[in-house]
Amino acid sequence: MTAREDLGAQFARIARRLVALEQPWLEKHGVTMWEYALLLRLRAAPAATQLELARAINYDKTRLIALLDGLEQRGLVTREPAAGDRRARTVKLTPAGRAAVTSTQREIHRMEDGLLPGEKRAALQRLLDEF
Amino acid sequence: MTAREDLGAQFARIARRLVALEQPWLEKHGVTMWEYALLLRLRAAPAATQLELARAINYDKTRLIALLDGLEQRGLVTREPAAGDRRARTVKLTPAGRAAVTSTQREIHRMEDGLLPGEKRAALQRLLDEF
DNA sequence: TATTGTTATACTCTATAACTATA
DNA sequence: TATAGTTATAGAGTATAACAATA
Repeated sequence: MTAREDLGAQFARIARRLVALEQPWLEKHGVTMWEYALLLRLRAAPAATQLELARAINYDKTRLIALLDGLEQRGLVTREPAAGDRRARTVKLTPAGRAAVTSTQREIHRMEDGLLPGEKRAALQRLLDEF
Repeated sequence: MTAREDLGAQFARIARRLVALEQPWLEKHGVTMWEYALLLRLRAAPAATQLELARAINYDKTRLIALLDGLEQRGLVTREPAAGDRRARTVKLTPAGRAAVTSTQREIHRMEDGLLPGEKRAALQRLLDEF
């Protein structure tokens, strides 16, 4: 019998490898992993508040400020005063932001398709959705 | 069609969750994740040099010192002058170290078995071994 | 009194450089 | 000249505390 590897270790090892493979594409498009995660989340839906956005991507609200500052300066997201609450600010993707995240993801998906056949990948992801 | 999640993000998310589930058991046994990874590696085989050990668990050689200091003080590992090279030191598990890693892993495996049936887990791990 | 966004601060983790003793 | 172990230092990443504006 071969030694049973811990699930956490196995998943972490594979995740590290996949993230490393994504890295060159993120760099090519000039975004960090956290920025990419944030843009992906905003593409799904605008964030009513920054706090909600921070929670959604599992990021610290105080670190989110600098992240948003950078993305806003580069014209990828906008911060607007929220409708009902003057303390809060809605965060939205700009057209440029939407284009950036979409083209980045397209290349990352292409990279993944080179790793394993599309059918196998889809089956694996369906299986992992149970978690 | 549902949005296709990036593989890296999916694996990282699951890995984070699994590591969080391991955490209470590691704390109960008084070891950090890195210490646990190191002990697991030593149980498989003693390390001829500290450098080899650092590389094996993907850890920085300069940080390894403090990790080994702690484990040695607690009597879980030993550092002995290497046979052929007076610069190097072999690192071995003590009986206490072996007992610690084994009992820790037993509980972690039990936790995993509560997550999903043994057969499914084994099948999943065989599938992931392709990576 | 609590919450949103923000800044400042402290802390942890990780990487780099340099030293010593050997080879 | 290069390598194993080590120490000190710097840097990135992360968490904590506190503040102003608003609820």
